[in-house]
Amino acid sequence: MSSESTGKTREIDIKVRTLAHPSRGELQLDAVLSALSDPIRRQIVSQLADVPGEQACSAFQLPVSKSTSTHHFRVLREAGVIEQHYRGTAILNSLRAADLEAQFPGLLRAVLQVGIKEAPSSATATATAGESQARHPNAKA
Amino acid sequence: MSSESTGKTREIDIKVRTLAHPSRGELQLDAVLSALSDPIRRQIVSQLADVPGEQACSAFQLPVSKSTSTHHFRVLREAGVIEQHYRGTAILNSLRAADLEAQFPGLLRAVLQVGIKEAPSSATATATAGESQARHPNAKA
DNA sequence: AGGCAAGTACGACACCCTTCGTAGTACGAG
DNA sequence: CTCGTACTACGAAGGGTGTCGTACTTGCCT
Repeated sequence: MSSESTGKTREIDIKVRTLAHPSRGELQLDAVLSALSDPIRRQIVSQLADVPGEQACSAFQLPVSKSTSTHHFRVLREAGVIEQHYRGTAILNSLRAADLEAQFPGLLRAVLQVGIKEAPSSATATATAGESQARHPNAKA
Repeated sequence: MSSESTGKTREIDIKVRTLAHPSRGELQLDAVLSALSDPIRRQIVSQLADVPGEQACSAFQLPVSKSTSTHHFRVLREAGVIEQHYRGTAILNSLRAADLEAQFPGLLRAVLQVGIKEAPSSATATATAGESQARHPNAKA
């Protein structure tokens, strides 16, 4: 539909590039627990919880390739743990803390509280020392 | 070894049939969350939390085969969520609630609290009505 | 217009997980 | 001693997951 109607640049249907999210009531404990089972995804969630405001995917120093990053962000979004929306070419992420608290009270806090001792180097300690956080070999800088 | 040494009942090496458990300090959030991601395993944990005292594996009406049951119990034990020990041919199970609370405070409560509305028919409501709990086709009675 | 940066889509691979059935072991009861 | 009960062990099938590389789309900037 609306492909090349007259040969001019007349694309009427605006492709907004929306991302699908489950509503608050659709959150499934299965999906949320599975999503939080992965250490990399917990790292993402932890950073989102520590740093206020929205953050682009590129703001995360994950020890995996870009493709794999995309995968993890999608799992978190489809589980309803994070919210994602486009801003230019970037995607801004934020934690759905309120929705999670409404459906599974105490869960997020319980999981994040552990991360403090088990997996340090959350964004709060970014400038602490010699960068113990592993980056992916294919990382640019 | 020690099969029929003299033909009498002289088995010296006592096979206690012990089950391996992680110690409290060895509990891994990864393993615990993965273990709790499965609905069947949450059903087991939920029943253990509701009914006081130890319960044999056969006390659970799970919608899977016996082999699969064994598998799920083992996953829970190896993650450190439950404790198992032999009593005759049966295995008695109990929740390691204190250990879990020590390592991941609030986690167990958060997960179990959800089960109340998402998955009814916990042992507290056993005698409520017409047995909506699915049993496995291969079940005996 | 051209190039770059941020992500996505797709296909491939290896591994793990859930499930089952069948066979085996250990213990208690008749 | 023989049988039944309560599980485990093992192997197999089927689907899912984490990982990657390559190719593609989209939008911003010069």
